[in-house]
Amino acid sequence: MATMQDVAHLAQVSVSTVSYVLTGARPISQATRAKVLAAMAELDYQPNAMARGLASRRSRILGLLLPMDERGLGATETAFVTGAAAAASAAGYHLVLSPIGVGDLDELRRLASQRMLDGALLMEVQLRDPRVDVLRELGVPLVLIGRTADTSELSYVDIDFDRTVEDAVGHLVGLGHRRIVYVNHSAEAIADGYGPALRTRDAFIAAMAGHGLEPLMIPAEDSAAGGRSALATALRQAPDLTAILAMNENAVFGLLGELSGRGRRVPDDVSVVSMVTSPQVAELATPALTAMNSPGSALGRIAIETLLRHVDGGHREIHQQLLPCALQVRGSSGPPRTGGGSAGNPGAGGDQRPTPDTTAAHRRAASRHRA
Amino acid sequence: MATMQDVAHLAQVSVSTVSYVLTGARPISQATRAKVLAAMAELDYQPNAMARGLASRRSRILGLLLPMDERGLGATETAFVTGAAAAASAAGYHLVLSPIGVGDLDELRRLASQRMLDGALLMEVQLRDPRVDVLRELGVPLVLIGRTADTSELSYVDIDFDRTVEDAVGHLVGLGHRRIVYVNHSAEAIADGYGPALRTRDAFIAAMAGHGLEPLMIPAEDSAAGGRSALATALRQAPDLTAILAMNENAVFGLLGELSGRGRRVPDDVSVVSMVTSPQVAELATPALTAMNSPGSALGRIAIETLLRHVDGGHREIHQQLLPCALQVRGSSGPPRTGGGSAGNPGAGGDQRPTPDTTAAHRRAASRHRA
DNA sequence: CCGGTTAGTCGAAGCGCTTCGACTAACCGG
DNA sequence: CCGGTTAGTCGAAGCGCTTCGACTAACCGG
Repeated sequence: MATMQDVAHLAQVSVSTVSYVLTGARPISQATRAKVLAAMAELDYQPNAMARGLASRRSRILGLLLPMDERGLGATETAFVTGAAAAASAAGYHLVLSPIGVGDLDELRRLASQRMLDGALLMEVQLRDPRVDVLRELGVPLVLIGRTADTSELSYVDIDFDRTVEDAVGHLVGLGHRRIVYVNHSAEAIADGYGPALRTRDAFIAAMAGHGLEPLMIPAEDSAAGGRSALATALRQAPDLTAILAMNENAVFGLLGELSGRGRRVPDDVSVVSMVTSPQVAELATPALTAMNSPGSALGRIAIETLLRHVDGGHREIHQQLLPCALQVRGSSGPPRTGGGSAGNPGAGGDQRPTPDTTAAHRRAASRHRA
Repeated sequence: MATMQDVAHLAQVSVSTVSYVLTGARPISQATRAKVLAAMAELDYQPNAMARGLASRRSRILGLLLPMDERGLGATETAFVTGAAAAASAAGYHLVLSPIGVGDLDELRRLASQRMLDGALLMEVQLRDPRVDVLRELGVPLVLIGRTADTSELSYVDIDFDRTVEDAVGHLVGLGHRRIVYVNHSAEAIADGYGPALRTRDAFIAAMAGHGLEPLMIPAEDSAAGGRSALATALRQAPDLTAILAMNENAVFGLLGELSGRGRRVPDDVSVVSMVTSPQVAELATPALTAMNSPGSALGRIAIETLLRHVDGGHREIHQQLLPCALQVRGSSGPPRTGGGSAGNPGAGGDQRPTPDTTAAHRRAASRHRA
């Protein structure tokens, strides 16, 4: 492995000159630069990251703190990550993903105080996120993807939940729906102060009020089972519902299955709109989900660019930006059957009907018959 | 930020003694060790990762090369990742994920020749994977999660596809199925030499032959739409099919939707078994999928332990291991309605059948009682 | 024509560790 | 009792870069 020494010898210049060619810290003549670059190419030289890091006190590594639970990464998060990685790479930085959540503070403290990170991007931010305190205390620049409760002095990029919910509700109201239920994240997430859950809750209440409608929100566990029981609750509390707005990518599948199981067709009996959803996931469902498209890679890119401004430039020039999700209408939303009235009684003519539009319809066929 | 100098002063020993306490490279007396540790604690000392890396020519960073396409990371891959991260952290290493696929060779070359990686784990391995060549050339130890075609001199941990397919087919044959279709990854993946696609294809052919049955394989795009059209193809080529074995986590959802759309019930008319699937995903479907459980975090942990043996110890002691996926029966598989015959007309009396032997049984309690 | 900038280059110091050789004191077998 | 190990510690060199101060030569305005 060639060192900068070797390059300097071959190019017949000093080591510092080679360094200046690389960093641009001082001007170098065209002729010298050419000699040095030729030598580098000939030796297939690559600077040693550790030596550079030690001397410059910059690792050129950015951390993406990405809690991973057993559910995996959705297409939405993945798009953030790839957008961020591409932007970092383009700027000559390495982006490393660390599966560090609010529970792994020690690992974070290690990473940061070992000076391994020039900056960090935080995902899955809580309203009170201790990772922020750790990083600040250790002087590591950071940018949130999401928002804490107190965002003063913090840069963030987040989804514009207010507008996204407003647009989603607007879509449904425009179709003629009046009785709309919002299936949010879990009660636990709400209690824990998970931002998206709280912000969408408030936005939903506001949006419904704006249309003179009464809001009903049901929390749901982030699983198919959670979606099923949320639907049961929803139908109990609002038997006349004609539309559901759902936050939770996993729950929405259970929700669709349960709707089908109860003989409610989508979108004929009940319209379903999914929030912050990637096209790939929306297409998984049958029928494909009308959804609020997540901003995807742009969010990651903007976050990295903001972070690099903090790392390179002076600190204080905070950047706070919200990106909306665009409505994409697919098969799961349509006008209510009766003008805002109740859904047809379940069980009537369940199996003569044309194919149900859900994967799960067959399961409950029996119960339906006898109901 | 305290340095090793500061610790040495405070403990009244030399810098090298502090270093030996940390690395264990030479014996240190109990008394001295205690003094040093106390000084470290008092100063909240953390070794500088860059300095340590430069001096020891070891970054203590392991790379997990994890191509990310727009589909995101499934629960299965996520379990690998978290298993690997935990094992690395326990050994005092940092695991960094880099979204580097076979197309990002330049980024990989940069990372490796900058001496940033002590070793690498490769995911989504192709039969001919150029990342292997790059890493070998640069002398970076590596372990595959998956397998290339030529595995001589290579350590790997992979799923035992032969046995997994054999068990899955065995389950279906045991239930009485004779006409079983295998829905594989896409034709493109097969043409590209994607290992899991080829190995399961061959294993399926062998397993069916072992039962004296004729194998039929249909490739499917990795999407709901791909699953739908695969089902159409399957029914055209084998109208009498009673069971489907599916490789592709996304396609399986489209497949279920299309089955339902065509009035075929699962599992009454058609049994569905999903390969290499996490419980979380299996539960998303309605009915929950009988699946071959992916080995999850164990695979990641074993891979890291193997890699660390290469990094720490001498090179040559290759480790090759296959882990099977255990069958987990849920609601999507059951005996064929008529003994291996054609699927009955959809819609007829699905509720008299006995309960399938599955974890999801309770969900059908209602039907059972009335049977 | 001359003093003050500026462009361009060099050498040395230093980033914060690890590791090597050397030294001392204690220990131990014959 | 004595030469050879071993445990324990130190100081210095060195890992491969960046950065600072210094120097030279070219340039430039009055």
